[in-house]
This record gives sequence, C-alpha cells and structure tokens, in this order.
Amino acid sequence: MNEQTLLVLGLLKAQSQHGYQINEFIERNLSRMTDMKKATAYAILERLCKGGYVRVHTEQEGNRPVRKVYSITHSGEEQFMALLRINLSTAGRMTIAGDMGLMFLDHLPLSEGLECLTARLKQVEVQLEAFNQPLTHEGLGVNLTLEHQHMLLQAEQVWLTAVLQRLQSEFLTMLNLKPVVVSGSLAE
Amino acid sequence: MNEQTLLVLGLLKAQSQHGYQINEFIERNLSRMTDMKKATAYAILERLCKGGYVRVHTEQEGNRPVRKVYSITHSGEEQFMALLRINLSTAGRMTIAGDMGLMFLDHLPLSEGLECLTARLKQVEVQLEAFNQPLTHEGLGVNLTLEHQHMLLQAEQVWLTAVLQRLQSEFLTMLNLKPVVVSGSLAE
DNA sequence: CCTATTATAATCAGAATTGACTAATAAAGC
DNA sequence: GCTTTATTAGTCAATTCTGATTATAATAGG
Repeated sequence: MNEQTLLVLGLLKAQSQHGYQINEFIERNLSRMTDMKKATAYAILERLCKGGYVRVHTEQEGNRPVRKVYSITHSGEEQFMALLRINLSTAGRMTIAGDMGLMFLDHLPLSEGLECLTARLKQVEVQLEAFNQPLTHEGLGVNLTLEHQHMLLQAEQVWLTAVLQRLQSEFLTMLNLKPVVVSGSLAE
Repeated sequence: MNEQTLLVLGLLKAQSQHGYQINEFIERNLSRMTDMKKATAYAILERLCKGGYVRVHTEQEGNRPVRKVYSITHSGEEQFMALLRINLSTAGRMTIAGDMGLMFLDHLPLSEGLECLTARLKQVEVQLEAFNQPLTHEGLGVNLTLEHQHMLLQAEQVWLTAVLQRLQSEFLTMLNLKPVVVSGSLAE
C-alpha cells in the first residue's frame, strides 16, 4: 500500500479501465511521476482485487481478445482517501537518485568528477526544457505537482552549476600548486 | 547493480567488514542517504559474492558465533568505479516521495488539504533542524552530499510555505464567495 | 546469583518488482 | 493479396526486497 497503489486507485476512481489502458496513460502522461513498470501495475491490480478494493469484469470488443476491466469499489474509494491523506501529510526522504555517487566523489580524480557532473547538469537542463512547453492547466493538484517538479529541477540546476564552478576553481588552484612542468614554458 | 550496490561496494572498499557492521554504519551515519533494510544488505553481499566482486572468509572472536567477513576483490573495485561513474553522470528522476498525493489534492476539501500540507511542512522543518548541528567535515563528496540534501530541503520548505499561503488565501476567497451565513453575524 | 533486556549476527519465507516473452489483431508497404 | 511491422493485452519466471524470526552473548537490575 504505497504511492503506486494510490496512483492506480486514483486512475480507477476517475474511470473504470483495463490494465493496458492504465499503463498507457501512465507512460504517456505520468512518466515524470513514476517509473513503475507495466507488470507492476498488473500485479497491483491483482492485489487490489484480492483485497476487495477493485472489482473485475471481462469485456470483449468485436472479436478482439477479452480484456479484464477493473472498477473501484466503495472500500477502494475509502482506501484511496486514506492513502491520499497519509501521502499528502508525509514528507518522504528528500533524496534524489544520485546522491550516493556524490558521496564517493573523492574516489575519482577531480577532472573526471567534473566531467561526470557536467554530464549530469546537461541532463537536468534537458529535463528542464520539457517544462517550457505551455503547461496544460488540468486541475489544482496536477498543476501543483508540475510546478513542484519544475521548482526542484531548477534548484538542482542552480546548485549543480555552483558546485561545478567551485570544483573548477579548485581544480585550477591544484594545477597552480602542483604544476606540470612543461619544458621551458614558465622559465625565462 | 544500483545505488545500493554502489554503497555496499564503497563501504567494503574502505575496509573489509561483516554484514552487521555495514548495517550498523548505514543506520547510524547514512540513514539520510538510504532506507535500505538490513536483510537487503545481506542479499546484496551474497549477490556480490556470487558475482566475484567480493570474497568471504569466516572469523570468530572469543567464543562468539562466527561471522562472515567480506572483502572487495579487484573485480569489485573496478565494478565500484564503473557504478560510480554512471551514478555521478546520471540525473535520476527528480521526484521526491509525495508528489503522487499532491496530484490528487483536488479529491480532498481544500481545508483538509491545507491541514495535510501543513503537517508535511512541519516534518520538513524537523528534518531541516538536524542540519543545524555543526557538520563534521569528512571529505569533499560527503560534504557535498550533505549540502545537497540541505539545499533540497530548504527549497522544499520555501515552496511548501508559498503554496500553503496561496491555498490559504484561495480558501478565504471561497469563504467570502460562498459564506456560511451565521445568524445575524453580518446583518445589522 | 538469577532474570530481563539489549546488542550482535544473520537467516528465511513471503511479498513486490521487473525483464522477457506470448499471442492476437490492425496497419503499412510492396 | 501477402508479408512485415506496430499496437493491443497481458502472463510468468526470475530477481530483488523486507518483515518476522532465530540464536547466542553481554549487560543491567533487583
């Protein structure tokens, strides 16, 4: 019973759907929110079913193979609200994937660390560009979520840029203190 | 082969250890970095062993029960560096746990949403207080990591505060537009 | 000195997750 | 009209993770 369950219940609350539909929606619209894999969604649907939070009925369109359509039950709606309250009032760990590497930065020569972090910054900037598209205003919550992620990405960009600058100047200082003596270049 | 593996390899690179030792260290010093459970660490150690990245030998102190002590191999060191480079140069998804609830904020009455987010803000502030202790300067990477998490928490605090203010004023507007008529209170 | 509690060290069964695969239909290309 | 590719819909075995539990030793309390 976690964030993913909340998501699936929330989608079923909006409308009854079959697994594939849910997965498509997540992939197309919510890839920024979760990296849940398709098989996981099916597993969650099964669990919800067993717990009585959703109900299944099979459906067939034309002569296409049958599909399992899931609908949320009353108990499911209650569960959704409970999970929602918990999730909203809890501040999870504030760890963006990638802090582990940062912790071991010292194991790499500074110059290589700089390269790596530069690559990371570039990725952050690519992700930021996606926010330049006009944001379709869908509802209070969804907009807040987008705004939240945009804010965090920006903070990350600013920080990474500053860190890179610091490390770069440290790198230059190192070069001056322990200069590589190129024949005759500094002498005269 | 992920962040957790990088962590375990990194700890073994510093010194050979047994599982319990690793878990203690993580719990005491790195609880902010990961919420990996103890059994997971043992599982990772086993996998690393099977892959030839670490080597085991049993040890017995006094008449205490034997312990399995793990040491990193050459192959393990290489793997560590490879994982480190990947981790450092990749910007993972920027989702702090809790965005899912935010997305469904609309399903709660505004007043309750305010309560929940206020609770969340309080937790962020508690987490922030932990950073007021003088930070023991251990190494470039570790310090950067702490600084990073501090920065993100602060950004979160600022944002949450602003959001709460906006929602509060929206809430007040709502009350004015659709006021609850208390007998005679406004009439005269 | 005996008992209760805490610390040490780890295992294991069960739950959650995911990569790889299946299988049918529809659409596109020639 | 026939073959190839893409889309739809999902299953399953293998991997990964974790809560519960075990077992011994040390320490504290009375």
